[in-house]
Amino acid sequence: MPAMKKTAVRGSRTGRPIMALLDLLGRRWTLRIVWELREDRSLTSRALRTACDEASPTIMQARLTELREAGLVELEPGDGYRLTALGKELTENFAPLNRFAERWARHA
Amino acid sequence: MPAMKKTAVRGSRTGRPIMALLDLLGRRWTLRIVWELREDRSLTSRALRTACDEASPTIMQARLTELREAGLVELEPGDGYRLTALGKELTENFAPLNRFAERWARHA
DNA sequence: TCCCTTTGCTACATATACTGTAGCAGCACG
DNA sequence: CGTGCTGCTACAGTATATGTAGCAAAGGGA
Repeated sequence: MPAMKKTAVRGSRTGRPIMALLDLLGRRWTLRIVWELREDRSLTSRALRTACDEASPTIMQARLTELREAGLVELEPGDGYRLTALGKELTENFAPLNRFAERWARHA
Repeated sequence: MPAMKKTAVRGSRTGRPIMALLDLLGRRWTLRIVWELREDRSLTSRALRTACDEASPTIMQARLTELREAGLVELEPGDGYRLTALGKELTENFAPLNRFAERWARHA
């Protein structure tokens, strides 16, 4: 039996939901994408790439697929990507995070 | 003038504080480390590695250094790593996130 | 003293994730 | 037809993470 790769372990860290969520959000651009779609914004894949400092389409599509499978983001044809109800719930947790960021910027 | 590398851009995304924070937290293991140190836990570097699925020491040290420079984590010699007051403030934003994770696990 | 253990931390080769550029098919507008 | 969008993909190159090993320093016996 071949040893399971670490990457697989990373994906199967589904024990505690918070771990799976942290795992998902702790990937490059994921938090940023969710942030850019806050407040009912809907952006096309290209507009989203532009908003995210011209991130490469490869990883952008990968993240969008992950977020869609996670039920946080959906694609409305002819409109663009936007948050699902569940995704909006997530961004509600970001409001305090934003306020914290302001305080954090004034260092410590 | 040589084109500035993307990595440099990523690091200099300091315009809006939330972007810098999202950039910091959106790196592998960063969210996880902060999570493991919640509720006044203090863990040695090795205990922290164990808690984080035996993450490699290389990246663990890199993340801990970043978090220390960000003023979110500190090292108490003879005790281990722990959150600063600012870091604890951050985890307060995680409590609702944890509750959200539970709902999210029951899918959508 | 010497040995053993643990601390934070580092080297380095390998594996994986991401970037940057190019380009695809599908659809709408004219 | 052509032009310009859309979502999405290929692929070579580069940045980043992994896994194993090991360092010096500090502490605790014996």
